[in-house]
Amino acid sequence: MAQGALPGFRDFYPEQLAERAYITGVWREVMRRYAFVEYDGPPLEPLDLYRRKSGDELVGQLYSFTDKGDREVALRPEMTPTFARMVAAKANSLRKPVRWFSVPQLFRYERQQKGRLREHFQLNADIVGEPGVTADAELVAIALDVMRELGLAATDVNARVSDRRLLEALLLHSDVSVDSLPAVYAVIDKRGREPAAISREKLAKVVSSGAIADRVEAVLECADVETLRSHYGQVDAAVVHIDRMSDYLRYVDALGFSEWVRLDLSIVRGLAYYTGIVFELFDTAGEFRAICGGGRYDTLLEALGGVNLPALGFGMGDVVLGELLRARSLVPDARSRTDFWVAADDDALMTDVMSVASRLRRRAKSVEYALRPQQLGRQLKAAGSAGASRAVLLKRDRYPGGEITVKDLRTGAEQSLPIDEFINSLD
RNA sequence: GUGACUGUAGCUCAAUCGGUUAGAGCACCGGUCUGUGGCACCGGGGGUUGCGGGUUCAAUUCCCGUCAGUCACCCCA
Repeated sequence: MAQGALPGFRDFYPEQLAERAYITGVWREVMRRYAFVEYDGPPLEPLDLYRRKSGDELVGQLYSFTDKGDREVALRPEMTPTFARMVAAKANSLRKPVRWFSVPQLFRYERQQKGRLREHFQLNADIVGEPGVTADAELVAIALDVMRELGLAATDVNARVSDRRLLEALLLHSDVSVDSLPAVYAVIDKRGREPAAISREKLAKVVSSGAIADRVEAVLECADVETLRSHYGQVDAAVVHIDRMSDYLRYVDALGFSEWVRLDLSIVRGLAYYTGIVFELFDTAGEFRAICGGGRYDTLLEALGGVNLPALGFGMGDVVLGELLRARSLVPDARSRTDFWVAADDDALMTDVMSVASRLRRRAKSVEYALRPQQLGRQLKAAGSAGASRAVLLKRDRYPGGEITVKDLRTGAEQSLPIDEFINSLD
């Protein structure tokens, strides 16, 4: 067997590329509706760009190597550091808020599994310069609008939203110690991916008290703002965060996505740079990995680029999304859109076939014809399997008089008319 | 990086207990068809059974290694 693509990398045959182009096309269309502009950066970056943000622990998962100039480099694993650098470099001259998006191909070095390869395409959308929660609502609306545009409904996909600050306030109110917070987050993050009893056990161990674990479970079970208010409305440290969540959900409602959004305080995004409202998109059947994740990272631009600007964004990959769309039969048929197949019933008409094809192409039509002389029957067969919608037939006893026959390959209907009239009838 | 399972034609699969020249459908190409496609019939190309080694008179079949795929763990940008 011939050498295939490297492990975790994909060959995109026309059928697969059509699916990818469909998804990225929807991404770009939705971003246009939200008045975002597209940017891009280098696929290869200095390794240090990622070391600074995440420390050495993540370096093991980077697709990194030493180049011929002895530079330590990495294929970009995410877009945010590049984005932060680009924004920081021109921060003063950019109109705020910055609304930019990108569709980079990203890389990681680890063993592939379902929904995770070594390479994928990801929609990145970021807003910079707006601290208000309206921006958070705008951001999640974008992600959900992509879902809707792809043919998915609120019954297929949900956004689960949380706020680290709110969760922290409620955990501290539940007598979780500050020191144990990171461990508690780790257990919470795992919840749902393992049996409830095991999570409960781990939780009790981490907070070193069954009573506290019960209180933490109670916090996590709050699924709407009303419940939060009735249970924790008197907690001073939490009120401001509950109010903010309440505003956020009102704005999401105004943007038309309230039924897609669920409050879920157990959403703890992996990397620690999120500072505010965070969200993840999941299929409601729980069949796939997270489709999309994002949130507010107000301090990251300062850490990476040295400018103090609030920011938020999300990433949405093509791999899980493609799996979901295929499972729901929502990938449009990728048949070629050949408009015309030109055929003749005489080999001597070869140059006439070519010149008719040329005239059609000048009218912006997609045109194919048999590159070698063939029987008319075979030409029509080829036209059918190419997916052409119509055939233009040149007949040896009619074409010299300027007449052609247009055949609809779906209905079989034919119409004969002068070639010039036909060409002029096209847009 | 760790573990489990799986590798036969482009795809989906078959091949008795280890036994002759590894088969079929689909797809592709051609013929019937000096002239209007999809149908039908006939034919053709295509295989180092992932790769390497071992056991055996004999390996697609049994054993070991390796590579790849799938799934899970780790981790999640």
